[in-house]
Amino acid sequence: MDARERLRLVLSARAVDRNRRRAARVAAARTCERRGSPRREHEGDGVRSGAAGVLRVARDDVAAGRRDLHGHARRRWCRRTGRRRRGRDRRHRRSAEPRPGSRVDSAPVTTEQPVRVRFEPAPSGSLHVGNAMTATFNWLYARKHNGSFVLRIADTDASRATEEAMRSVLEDLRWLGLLWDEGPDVGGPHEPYRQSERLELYQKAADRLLEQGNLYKCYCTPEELEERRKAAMAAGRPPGYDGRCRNLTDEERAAFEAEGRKPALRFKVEPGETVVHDHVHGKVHWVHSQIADFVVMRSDRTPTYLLTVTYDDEAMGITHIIRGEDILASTPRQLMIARALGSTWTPEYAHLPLIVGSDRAPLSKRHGHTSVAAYRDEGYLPEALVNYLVLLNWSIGDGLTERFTIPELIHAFDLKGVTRNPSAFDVQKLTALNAEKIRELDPDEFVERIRPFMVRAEVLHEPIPDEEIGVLRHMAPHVQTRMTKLTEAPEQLRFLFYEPVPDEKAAALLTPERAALLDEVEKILASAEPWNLEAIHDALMAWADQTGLKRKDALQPVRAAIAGSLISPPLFESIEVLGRERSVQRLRNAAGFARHEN
RNA sequence: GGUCCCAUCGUCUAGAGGCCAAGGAUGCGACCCUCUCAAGGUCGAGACACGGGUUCGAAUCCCGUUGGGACCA
Repeated sequence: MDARERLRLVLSARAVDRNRRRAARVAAARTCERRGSPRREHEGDGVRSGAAGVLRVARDDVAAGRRDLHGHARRRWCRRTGRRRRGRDRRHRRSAEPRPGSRVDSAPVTTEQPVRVRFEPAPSGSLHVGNAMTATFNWLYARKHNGSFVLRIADTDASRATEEAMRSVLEDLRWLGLLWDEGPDVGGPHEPYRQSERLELYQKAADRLLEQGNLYKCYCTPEELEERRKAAMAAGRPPGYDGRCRNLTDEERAAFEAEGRKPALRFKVEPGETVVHDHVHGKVHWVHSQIADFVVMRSDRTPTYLLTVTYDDEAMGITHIIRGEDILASTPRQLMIARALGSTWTPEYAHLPLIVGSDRAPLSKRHGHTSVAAYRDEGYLPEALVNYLVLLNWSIGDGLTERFTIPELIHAFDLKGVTRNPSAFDVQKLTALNAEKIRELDPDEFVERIRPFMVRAEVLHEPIPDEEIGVLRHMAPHVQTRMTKLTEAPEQLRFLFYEPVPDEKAAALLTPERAALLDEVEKILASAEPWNLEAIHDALMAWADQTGLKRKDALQPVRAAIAGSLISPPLFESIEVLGRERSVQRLRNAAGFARHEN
């Protein structure tokens, strides 16, 4: 009953979506039409009637019932399952009976259990933007469904995992605003959340699997494996483990032990097949004969990623595994481990496309910054980074909307909108988005955001006096439209706090013959009453007009005098904020400078 | 090498067999506005990887090729 209801809701939501899309298309068509006709008026009236037209078309289309909702729903499903398997999928869709034999199927049982997602960073320095994207998707999914976002630290590789590195990862996540419900610092019902503190659990699990016969001791050394792998490839055979130690006799084992060899524990892959239902890729299918036996415990008794991640995801009751596509291929092995552990746990999967560089190679240092911290230091807003990272691998589906606030993202986010192709990280687009977000900040917020950058550039010093905050606040709207990154704030605002030294272009304009102009402006400002924007504006505009010069030509030397540069925030506002005394002083100094040039 | 994933403007995407001579964003170019620079507005150039099929009709479905990527490592 309520399943049907839900279906109806979903279908109607899709209809709305589709209408919006169609409306956009119609609107676009009208634009083309307008383009075609030579000149048409674009004022309000036309736009409004255009909108009405859009509505009419969309509604008519629905009324005419040209769309078969159920047909669409089915096709959508197929599309998401990926092209190649389409034929097979139809047959096995959803209610398909599990095939006889050992078939592992990740198909989730529909339950009402609360959503639990996790993010598992390795604490190796600052968070990578790719990982940040994964974390963001998990976080959004948890927030959207009122679920829990679990943070688990993959620090079993002790060589790289320092306390310091872990702290900086946590700091990056916090900066992004991706706060977790359970994790190493906040605790939770499944402690501990650092895998280095769970080693015993993994070892026990491995021992159990060994007892059950799911694992066997493998005495091959890395060197031997490497050699045989090369040989196999040279001979055109698959390079996976050849199963040499799978059926050792007790004597052989004893012999290896006598040699002093320590065994790794390898998983015995049984024949069968695994189907993973992925929200992004649809059904992905593996035949076990293609999967080689894999190591679960190294010879030094440390667990491999395959074991730790599976054990913990199961133990922590993770319901949705949202992670990078690089691990898609290891999913069947994880499912095998889980089943061997006796679990019927069936999480849902979503494997996100990887972020690549401009040349489609994996994102690396040579493509520019790859760490979240670097973008923070460069003056990017966390909400811009989050918005951009989400955009990289997800779209709302209308083909139009790209800018979202965080609450909007939470509301709109949906695994269905995740895209499938690896996306190239484009700093230019991030920067554009950042600029838009900066413009949207209200002035007080803007001042708070630039504050550390002003201090770091030594333009201002903490504690910043209220008066200086006031100056920033006043100029905020004028510099916000002129900035793409917060790091640009100090250079744009410095002249309000320090007497500028004219840069090359400004100095070039401060010539002896222009000194008189500056004298005139100095007098005007000295007597401007009252001292407000309107009076300054009117007085200087009137003056500029009567100089006989173009306004621009008259005012640029003034700008050079006031700001020390030919590029600055609006001149009149700057003068107003600077105050009469300092403005007059600067004009006088500039005039002096001009007379002594040449 | 095997398995798996992916393929629409430079980049991110919309696209559910006919509303597509493919839409939006970003970047690029031009113009307008203008006290500079921005912002804003208008316009422009710019893509269905290739080859077969299926169909009255394919960016869309099927097969193959090519290219990129992941895992095995």
